[in-house]
Amino acid sequence: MPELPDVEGFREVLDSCGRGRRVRRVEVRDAGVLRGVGARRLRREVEGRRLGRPHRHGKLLVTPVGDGPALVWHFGMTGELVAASIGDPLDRHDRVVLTLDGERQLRYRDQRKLQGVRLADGPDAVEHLLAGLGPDALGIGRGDFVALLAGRRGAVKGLLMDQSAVAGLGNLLCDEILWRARVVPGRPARDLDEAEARRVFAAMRRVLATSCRAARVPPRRSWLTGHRDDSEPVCPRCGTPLHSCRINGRRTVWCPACQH
DNA sequence: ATACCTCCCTGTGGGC
DNA sequence: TGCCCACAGGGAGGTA
Repeated sequence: MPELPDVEGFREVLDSCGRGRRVRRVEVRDAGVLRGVGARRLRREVEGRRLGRPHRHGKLLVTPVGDGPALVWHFGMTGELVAASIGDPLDRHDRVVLTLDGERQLRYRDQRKLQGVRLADGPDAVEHLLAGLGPDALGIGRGDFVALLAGRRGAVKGLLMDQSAVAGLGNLLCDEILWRARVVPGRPARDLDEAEARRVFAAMRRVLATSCRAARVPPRRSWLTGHRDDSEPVCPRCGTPLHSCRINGRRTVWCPACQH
């Protein structure tokens, strides 16, 4: 599920439900989602402290805890952050539950446990975790973006998916962006001319803006991604049967008629 | 630099 | 019905 827009939604959940509140209790229901920290240390470092203002970079979400450490959340393919009340029934995939002041809970829910929750000791450790990521997809400027494309030989979709190049775009967003920009996902990035590169950038901005409003890539029938699970998918723009292939191991869908 | 493979997990849907 | 496999909106690590 989670790409940048979903994580932005989780950031808002943390901001509205958690910020400024004290963590009364940390319940680790499945330690399999903890990365580089054990349940005991997590409880010791987090319980009794207040949650700070959450910050998102790409698909990573960082929550300062008190004046020292920070919780760093990554949601993999199936993770989410859910606001709940203390009496709400638990979901079987609720892996970590923070109980806050006022009977509120924040629940890290994740079926597949492909990623997880980290505890950074302080700002330097947060920086270290973010160091491998490129600029956030919502923050990068057009000039930098066009230059990024010009420097890469590989498929343009592969570049967009590469979190160390630009952070936050996932498989669905990339297909949607390239369809809007009318660019074939397998084109070498550096083969795009200036106008095409600018179209990709503009499409990225628009797709992200709309998706962030919905806190997800919306399943609209007017979007390419609203059709990818159809048994015989056709382009919502021109009706041509869609093609699909694999790029960097990910299923890739595009329209052979309106993307070039 | 880049592409491909495997692995990490769980669940679902299709084919037999 | 059960079994087996492929596949999935994530990423890391190793290899050629």
